[in-house]
Amino acid sequence: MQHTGAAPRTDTRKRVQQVALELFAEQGYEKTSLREIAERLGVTKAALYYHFRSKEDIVHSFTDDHNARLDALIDWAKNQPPGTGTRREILSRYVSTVLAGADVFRFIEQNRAAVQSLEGGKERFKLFRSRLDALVELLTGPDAPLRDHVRTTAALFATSAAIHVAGANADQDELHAIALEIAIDLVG
Amino acid sequence: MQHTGAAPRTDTRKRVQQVALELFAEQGYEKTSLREIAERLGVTKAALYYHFRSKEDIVHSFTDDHNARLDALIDWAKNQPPGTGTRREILSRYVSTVLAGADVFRFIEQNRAAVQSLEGGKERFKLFRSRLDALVELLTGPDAPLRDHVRTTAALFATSAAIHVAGANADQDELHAIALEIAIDLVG
DNA sequence: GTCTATAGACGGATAGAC
DNA sequence: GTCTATCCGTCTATAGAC
Repeated sequence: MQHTGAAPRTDTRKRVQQVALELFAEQGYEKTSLREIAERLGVTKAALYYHFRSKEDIVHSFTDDHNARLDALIDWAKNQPPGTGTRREILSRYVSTVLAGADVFRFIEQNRAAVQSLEGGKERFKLFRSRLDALVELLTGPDAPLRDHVRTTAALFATSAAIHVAGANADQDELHAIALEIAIDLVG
Repeated sequence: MQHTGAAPRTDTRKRVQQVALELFAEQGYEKTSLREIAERLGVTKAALYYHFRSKEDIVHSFTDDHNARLDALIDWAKNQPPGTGTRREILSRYVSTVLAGADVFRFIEQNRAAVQSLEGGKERFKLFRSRLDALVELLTGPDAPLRDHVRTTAALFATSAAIHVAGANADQDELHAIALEIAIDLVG
């Protein structure tokens, strides 16, 4: 019941995303050409253009989700009553969100300038920096002193540290616990 | 006693470095062309090639110092007796070193993938990541548990947070105090 | 859905005059 | 020390056959 010839390869789109994410994080977005991605997949550049309209479009295909989750978290946080409990819940959700998209997050951190140029040019999204600053603002309240801003930013950076240290194999729950503990240590 | 005509412009090399550092950090290394740098300075591309052998050479002209300082810190740290006092001294020197080269540091963070490609290709330096990991190793000791690695990495990231939050105007001493306080909170 | 072929633009780098 | 002019490579993206 099996036909001869090459398989239909209906999952090419996802394979492109996987390879692109890997190469972009490793070598950088600009330095990675579509030719290189195509070669690694055993297809041609033109094939990529069947699945994606442009190189930027590949990036958006895996950053859209991640950005939407962060925006949802920010919106949710805005409508919560201030207090220690809320603050810890925000931190916990932030850690979970970032860890869940660790691959995408790694890519963004390795290519901050490039990603900001993409998103900034089209005004399609708030910048990565704006999102982080928005969360810091919500966690500290307005007119907080410099020390609070830095400590809260460092609290969020703790998840970056966890991703930086962890290999692909690490236990998500353990990383969550470690990152959250640090964050709470810093924002009190 | 003043002559007519254009000034000799003997400081072009430094002006190139300033503009390049600014544009690289803002738009990204790859996206910034030599044409753009030259235009902003009111000279031509060819003029840049009198002062620098290549685009990469411009980068090295301001990362060499910064990397050398970090390597010196690592070497010094290797020869210190272990203990709380040494650990805090390492952290303090790290914060000072990074804050002193904040502009360069910002550039590196905005272009991690691009910078690693440059340095990795020539094996001229240890990678940025290697340097950070080396310091973490010295601060935690060998075979430390995951939690210690993450906390120590987060301690070093605190300086990144300080730079991220601070504008160009911020008080260096205040930032130093804040970043060091966080680092000590995390490594105990 | 994938291919070949190519357009069209732009980048880094060099040669040589002034 | 800066200029004009140009070479050559690579890249993104498209047209059109299969």
